[in-house]
Amino acid sequence: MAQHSNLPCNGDGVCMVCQTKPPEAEILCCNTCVSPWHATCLSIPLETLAGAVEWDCPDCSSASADHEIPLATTAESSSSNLLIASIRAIESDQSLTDQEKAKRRQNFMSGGGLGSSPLEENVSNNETTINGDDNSFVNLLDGRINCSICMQLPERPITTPCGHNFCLKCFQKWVGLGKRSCANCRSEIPPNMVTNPRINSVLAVTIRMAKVSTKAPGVGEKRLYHFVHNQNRPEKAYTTERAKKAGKANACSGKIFVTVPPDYFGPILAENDPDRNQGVLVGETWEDRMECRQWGAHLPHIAGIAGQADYGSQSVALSGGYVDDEDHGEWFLYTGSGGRDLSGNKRINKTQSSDQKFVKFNEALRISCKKGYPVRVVRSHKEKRSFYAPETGVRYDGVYRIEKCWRKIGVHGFKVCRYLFVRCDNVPAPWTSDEHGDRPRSLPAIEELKKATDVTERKESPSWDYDEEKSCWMWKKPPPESRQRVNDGGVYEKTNTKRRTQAMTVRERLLKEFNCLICKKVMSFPLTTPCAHNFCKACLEGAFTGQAFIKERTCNGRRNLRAQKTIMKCPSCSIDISDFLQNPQVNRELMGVIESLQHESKKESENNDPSEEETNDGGGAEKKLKLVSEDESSVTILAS
DNA sequence: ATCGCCGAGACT
DNA sequence: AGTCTCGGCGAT
Repeated sequence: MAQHSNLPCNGDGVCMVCQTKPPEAEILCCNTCVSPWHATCLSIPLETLAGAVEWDCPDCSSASADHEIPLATTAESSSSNLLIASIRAIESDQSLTDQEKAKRRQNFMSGGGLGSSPLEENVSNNETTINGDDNSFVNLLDGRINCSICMQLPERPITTPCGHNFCLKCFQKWVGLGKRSCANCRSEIPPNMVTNPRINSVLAVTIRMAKVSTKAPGVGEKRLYHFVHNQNRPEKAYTTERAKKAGKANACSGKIFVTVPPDYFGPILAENDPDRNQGVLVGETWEDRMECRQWGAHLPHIAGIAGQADYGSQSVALSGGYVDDEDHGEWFLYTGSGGRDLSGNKRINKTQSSDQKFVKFNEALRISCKKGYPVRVVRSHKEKRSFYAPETGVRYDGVYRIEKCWRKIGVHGFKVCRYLFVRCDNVPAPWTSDEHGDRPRSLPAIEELKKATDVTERKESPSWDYDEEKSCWMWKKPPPESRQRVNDGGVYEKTNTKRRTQAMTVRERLLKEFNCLICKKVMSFPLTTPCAHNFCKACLEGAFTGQAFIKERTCNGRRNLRAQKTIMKCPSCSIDISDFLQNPQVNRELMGVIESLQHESKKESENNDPSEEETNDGGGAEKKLKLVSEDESSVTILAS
């Protein structure tokens, strides 16, 4: 921990430790990230550096497997070298436990091929080989929204109440030095932000989108990122005013953090986890089904099966709802859905009252069985009869394959659909001490199969299977293509949205991300709260007009009680932001970007054919519509 | 432990 | 638009 007092020189060449501009002779240049360091301020004895031809800075040498640090990696490093290097780095990292090493290795082994290594991803993110017109977006962001410490586009951006942006890593290093003032303007950093900085996800998604749009199309495989357009949703699930008061009853789902479409099969990889860049790890536990949903492991918040009858099932939950279930960890017997009387206001019912059939979700599971798709499995603490269920919450246990399905008479006397799930994940199960993931195993003897009817077994070779050569589970056939509609920039729009947006330009999409959570329009004078929610200055202040920061209290109109601070809850997450509201500072960098985007949009719409229609309700598009109608009216005038 | 609200979300 | 769903809460 003490080693974290190491900081490089900033963009102006000023050492961030001693705050002076060191002479040439005292500057060390990192071999890996080529960032300059002030040698005399390093906590490493200078003698050990003397004569060193190749020197790696503390960031690159001690944390070479740590993908969080934005490194300006040298362009000549080939991806395969990086891959080997990163695997070696994981293996040799003394600070990691075996379990952590396994988790890191998951990124290389999760069947998506080796190209999805986060390290490689990071490199490509930092490539600035920009050509073509579209790259002006990244340039636009690049020039403006930079981390005030490393002067790069922030990785995992956070925004201080004084309106300055940082990489999470840089910020943590900064406060780790005991600094309690903004590295940019010296304003005080609130204590809760020091201990618990929140990612400004609007910035994160925006930067990501800009980067994705920059990637040259047609070169190699086009990688699609599915951004669910849900930035207006809360970090934490809730819905109605009542739900906020009474707890999470009827909670709506909160924001979806991962970039996989709802019909995505298999493990959720680091590349689909823009906030953390680690993917959904085996053993990851969430508080409840709502939170589990937010990480994409299992989307339905009540139903146990996710899937489509004509397509397949992506995930199941073991929650103890069916007494017929039988859990043996690496394999289990699952019961289909339906056949229970859900009349009245019950959503679930313990006892069967009719036969189950292979329709709907049950059919979806049968398709996954026939095709040999990997099915994600989550276990809930509500499954009391299972030895393998977590103590609390909902846990992701990896992918399983459905080897067989059939029908039998359930314990309540009605027919139920049954499925044999067998684990086939490259990462060991949370309950094992195995170092390696699953190996193909012979099927268990199932007593009830003797009396089973409608038995279905897989005829074709499975889509997800074990590769002896690579010794890992992987897609042997291409995974089923997502049927979700994705527009040209990879933004996944919900299929049931009433109005489908026309092809939006990247600029317009970016503008839409900058919507105020109150007025839903593009922010003017944007503020970022310490809880990382973004509003127009006027909107946020307007929400608390007439409220004094200090409440005078009286008792029965006679005796004065001690004055009390007014609680002012963030309109998005209900955290008290009264301190922030005393002196909220506009995020000037963000405002600059928004204004430039709006300016560009305006220019573009003036140049474009006005007959093109837009249905987007962002501020930029609004202006455009206005311009369009003006043009049309002028045309009418000319015609008449 | 059980029961009754609440009115989400996806499939059909 | 109707139907179905291995939730979550507070009250009992």
